[in-house]
Amino acid sequence: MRPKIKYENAVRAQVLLSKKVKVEPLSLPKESFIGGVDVAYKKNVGVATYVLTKYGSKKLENVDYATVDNLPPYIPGLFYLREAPPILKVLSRQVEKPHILFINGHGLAHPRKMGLASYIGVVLNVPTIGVAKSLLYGKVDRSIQPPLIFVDELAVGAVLRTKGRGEIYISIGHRVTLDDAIRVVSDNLFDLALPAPLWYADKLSKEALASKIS
DNA sequence: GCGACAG
DNA sequence: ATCTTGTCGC
Repeated sequence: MRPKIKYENAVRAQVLLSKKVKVEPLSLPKESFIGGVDVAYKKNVGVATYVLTKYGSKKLENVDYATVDNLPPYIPGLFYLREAPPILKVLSRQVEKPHILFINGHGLAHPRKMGLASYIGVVLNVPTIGVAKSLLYGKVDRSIQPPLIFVDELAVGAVLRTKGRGEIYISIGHRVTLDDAIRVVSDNLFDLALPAPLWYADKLSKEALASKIS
């Protein structure tokens, strides 16, 4: 049994970790690889899928999976308690870190500036960008193009248009600037509803879950 | 107290 | 996220 975590302690951990987030320019090699992770669930069992694509390509380069049992329930603002364990497990299996990692969820667009994307970035010291399908926290200024997400008077994210689902909400995770986040996501969106690595991770997670557990 | 609330 | 029929549109 996983020990029960008190809400207050989980929040305190976020406040402490949020001070470790770095917002700095991202430097990518000419040939760089982007990682994407997503988790599909069946009750409290989560299957995390990690995929790699080459920057600017929607070709699938590599895939790996990890399953974690006894996950705690989803609580808005504390998504990391449920989703980080399977993500950290599948990433721990990788020999090489990606140059940039896309995470399903928010980064700094969070009540404590510590969404799942920032959490994973800080814990693994890897550049991350949060990509979500809806807004959790922050104010959107739609008089700008693209619309920007503000938290505490600071622009931490943006709203990007996609083909399928309409809009996605991206935000700084760790070790990237907002301009980096907008550019890297845009360069890997193609005609998909999510940037390529996350589009694959989302699809493959559900397939893996369906074939493993039924 | 009331409403909002990533996946 | 997941559950889950019929229905609207290209």
